[in-house]
Amino acid sequence: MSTLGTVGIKEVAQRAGVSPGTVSNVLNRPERVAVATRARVQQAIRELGFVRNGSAATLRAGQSRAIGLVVLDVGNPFFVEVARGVEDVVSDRDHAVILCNSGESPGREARNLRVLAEQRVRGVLITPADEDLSMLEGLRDRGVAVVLVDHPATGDLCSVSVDDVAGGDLAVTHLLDRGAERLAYVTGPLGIRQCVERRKGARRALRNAGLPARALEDVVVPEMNAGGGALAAEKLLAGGVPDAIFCANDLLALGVLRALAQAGVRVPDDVALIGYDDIEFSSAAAVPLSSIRQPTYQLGKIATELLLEECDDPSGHAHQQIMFQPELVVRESSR
Amino acid sequence: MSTLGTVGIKEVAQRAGVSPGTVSNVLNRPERVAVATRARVQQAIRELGFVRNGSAATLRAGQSRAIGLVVLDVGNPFFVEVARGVEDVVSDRDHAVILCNSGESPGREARNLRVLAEQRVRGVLITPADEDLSMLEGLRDRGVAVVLVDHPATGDLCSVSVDDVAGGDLAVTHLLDRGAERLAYVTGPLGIRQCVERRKGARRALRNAGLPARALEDVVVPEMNAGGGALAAEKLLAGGVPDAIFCANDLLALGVLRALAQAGVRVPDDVALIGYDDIEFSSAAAVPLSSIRQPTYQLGKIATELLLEECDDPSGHAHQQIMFQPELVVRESSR
DNA sequence: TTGGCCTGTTGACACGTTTTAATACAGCCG
DNA sequence: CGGCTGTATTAAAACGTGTCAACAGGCCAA
Repeated sequence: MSTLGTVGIKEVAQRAGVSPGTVSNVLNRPERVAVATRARVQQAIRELGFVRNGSAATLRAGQSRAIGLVVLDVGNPFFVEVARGVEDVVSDRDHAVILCNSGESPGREARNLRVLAEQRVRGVLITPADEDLSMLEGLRDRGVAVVLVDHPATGDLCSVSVDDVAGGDLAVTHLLDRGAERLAYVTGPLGIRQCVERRKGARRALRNAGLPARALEDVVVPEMNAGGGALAAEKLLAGGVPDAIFCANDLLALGVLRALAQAGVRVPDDVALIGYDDIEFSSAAAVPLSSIRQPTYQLGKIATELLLEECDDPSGHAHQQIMFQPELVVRESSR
Repeated sequence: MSTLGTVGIKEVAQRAGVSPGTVSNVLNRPERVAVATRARVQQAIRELGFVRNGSAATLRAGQSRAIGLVVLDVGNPFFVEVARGVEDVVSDRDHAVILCNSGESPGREARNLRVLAEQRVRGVLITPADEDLSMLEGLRDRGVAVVLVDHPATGDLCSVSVDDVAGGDLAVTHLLDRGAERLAYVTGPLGIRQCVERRKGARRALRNAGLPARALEDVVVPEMNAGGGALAAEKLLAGGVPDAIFCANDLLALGVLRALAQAGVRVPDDVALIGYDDIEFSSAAAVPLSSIRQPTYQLGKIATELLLEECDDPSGHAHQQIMFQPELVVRESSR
């Protein structure tokens, strides 16, 4: 039943009357061992409650059956959906996912990557916290496959992303169509690429409409969650509320929405509001939230397929940069 | 710079002019090695870009510096908040967390536990998917510390939980106070303990109010998310909408809320609604959601402290069962 | 000077598995 | 009967680190 200490491949071998090598074969290439022997070994495994020591296996094999996924914020449903796509692909190939949270901090990201490197993961899926990709290139040079998620690569890495400039354009063009003249852009730190790109798109929309760049005021907050949104709303209420607000993600928008409601500002009558990501909760918000939808699940799925492809054939692999187009979803908050 | 292949402790040792044992000491007990030597070794490590092979370290040490966290649903903000509590404690002690998702399925839970066992994690934090704890006791007998999260233990395991019976009572008592006479309980599979306990509390509240058990209709759906809530709402709309609805968690309640709104049923005028968990999105919902609040972050934090305590002193450790009390939060949906 | 102690360092082995080359054996054909 | 093929199994050599007993050398007290 439950032996204390450690029951290894040797004990199993002895019990089944075979050599350790055969037990290993049963575990890894069952087809190479005769049916009768195989059955005997499997029974011994069951009887002794043997579980293979993954560290030893990994050590010997030189690489593990795991991949790392480093996201900016596990609390953000966007990344949870990405993770779902990743896991669905990975578990089919019976690999494991080690999920890490960088919290948008390059320091924590670096720590996470070090752990993943120590674990000798086969590959890493990552949404980088800043533009410095040197550590990732270091990983790749060390033989760890890397795919950027929600971040376009420049050519020597694979990437799967969504056109954030187009998304920003889509959002602001919509707000302008609706008659807005004074706009605000609520965003996280401008070290985050998505924030910058979406702003770029927003400004492009402004230009196309013949409006000056100053028609769009930036409101930068340190964290891209509901708390950050509330903070941004405070700032806006203090400085005079604009016609329309574009938030760099839905969590910010939900925070803004709640804070505005508490202050008696009506959405969309007094101010139009649009978010980004189209997370599930947006449609159930106090005022259903307009948003920019991204193929989130697909992002995780495709990225993982690319990663595993690179793992399986590291030499004959051409890096690909895949970019999806986002989609405008109009709801009550900007009607 | 970036050597291909593998740079190990030996190369570092050679470069620094010391023995491999000394390098290992620098890594694990820096205080035992002279400052000058230590500096030389650390420089060699930097120059060669050495990263320690975690598998080898784990193999030799017999256990890793990681703990496993198995939750019912990573998509549920409740568990995300628990995970945050876990990670905050764990990263202070520079351990790592391996986050696994059972999706409420005992099968996936078993697979996850097997992977964790193979990885030789020091301990496991788990919200079990069913009442069969035999596999967990097996783990514990094998020397892996186990703490139950959001699930009370019977005595031979540690656990940190919240009084779900009290929570169910709180919710339904509130609905009854508000004048409800025909109630519905929207819940996930009754294999899940939380669902059963909360119903038990709900029925207790009914009894205390002198009402028959049939005043509370069970609506069971397969998944405890917004989709499940929508499904439940369909059933309710078909069978006649009650006065008040108690949902086993907030995701269900949000799903119910949205579906009712689409069908033209007003909350709280036509029907009162209350959820469970008090996730962040509940207060920002179309109709701000009443809910039962739990000390979610604390749950993760305390559970992890218990776990690490058990890891550090396995023999002189007395198992504890800690139970928190939940709290009623009244918002618009049941006013 | 000798003996003892403390601090730093070393060398060799062990951890549990995978893998490879070698071995045993049966069956088949010439 | 001998050589050959193919299958099933084995023995032994790694993989990269941690540990621990042993050892070197400097210092102080006797």
